[in-house]
Amino acid sequence: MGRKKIKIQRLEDIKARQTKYYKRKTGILKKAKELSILCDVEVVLLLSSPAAKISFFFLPLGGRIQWRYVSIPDLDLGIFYFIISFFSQLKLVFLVKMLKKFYVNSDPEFDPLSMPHNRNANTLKVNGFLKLKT
Amino acid sequence: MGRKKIKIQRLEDIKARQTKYYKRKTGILKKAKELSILCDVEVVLLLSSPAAKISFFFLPLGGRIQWRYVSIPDLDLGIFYFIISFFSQLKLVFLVKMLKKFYVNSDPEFDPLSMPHNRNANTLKVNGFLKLKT
DNA sequence: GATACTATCATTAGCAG
DNA sequence: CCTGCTAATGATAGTAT
Repeated sequence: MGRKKIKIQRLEDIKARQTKYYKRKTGILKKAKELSILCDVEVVLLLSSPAAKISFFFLPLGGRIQWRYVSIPDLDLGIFYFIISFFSQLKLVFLVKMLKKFYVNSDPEFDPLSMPHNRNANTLKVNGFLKLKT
Repeated sequence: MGRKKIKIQRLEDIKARQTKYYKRKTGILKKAKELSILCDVEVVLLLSSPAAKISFFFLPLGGRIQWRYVSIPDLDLGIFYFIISFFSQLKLVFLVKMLKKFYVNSDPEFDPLSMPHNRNANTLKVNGFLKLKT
């Protein structure tokens, strides 16, 4: 698919990994959207990036995502989660532990409890929400 | 990418949707695997199928998935979930409500509590696990 | 950290089984 | 429900910015 055929193996050069990541992320997102539309299928794609940042892609949202923030003793305090009415039969729930011990929120405006109002994003970039405590 | 250019819109014919789904699912899975390997990135891909069945794809598993079954009052009883050590900073937790009220397990051998032993599948087909009560 | 260009390789539309 | 074939469209490697 390019000037040369490449071998599918980990790219050792960091910049090369990043660059390839951006390109292929675009490609796979397009594929996911097309699959979703053509086949009337729900797709959830979660990607980490080579820079250890996090991007979540939910397709198609269609207003089905609900955000909640709760405390669940069994699983540690401070759980930020998404509830997606995924498929008609199942509730699929995504939980993201905030791991407050290790992370601080880098965005002073960030408020998990306010997230329920954010209904329109079909790409949630978690990048920047969390930063490692130093 | 085929004999003709197609418009990206919902295919009305069910069989056409299914057929296209199988082909493109294969393609996007390959893309996901390649992205994962090339860029040293973790990818989670969740797909429903046009037949309303469920396929979960976790890439790369690498033994990081843990299965657990718990009861969480806040979220209803009977939660089957996967804990994935996703990214180095976050714990990403997937919860699948079993919705016991509406579903029975169609597989007499199915035991959520025994799932922790199943570590090797990199494709979990939930198809068949659940069936609507009639 | 992300995008643009284009030769080249990869995926897949249509059809069949 | 899923796979194989092949012409034709689509994604992207290498490079630069």
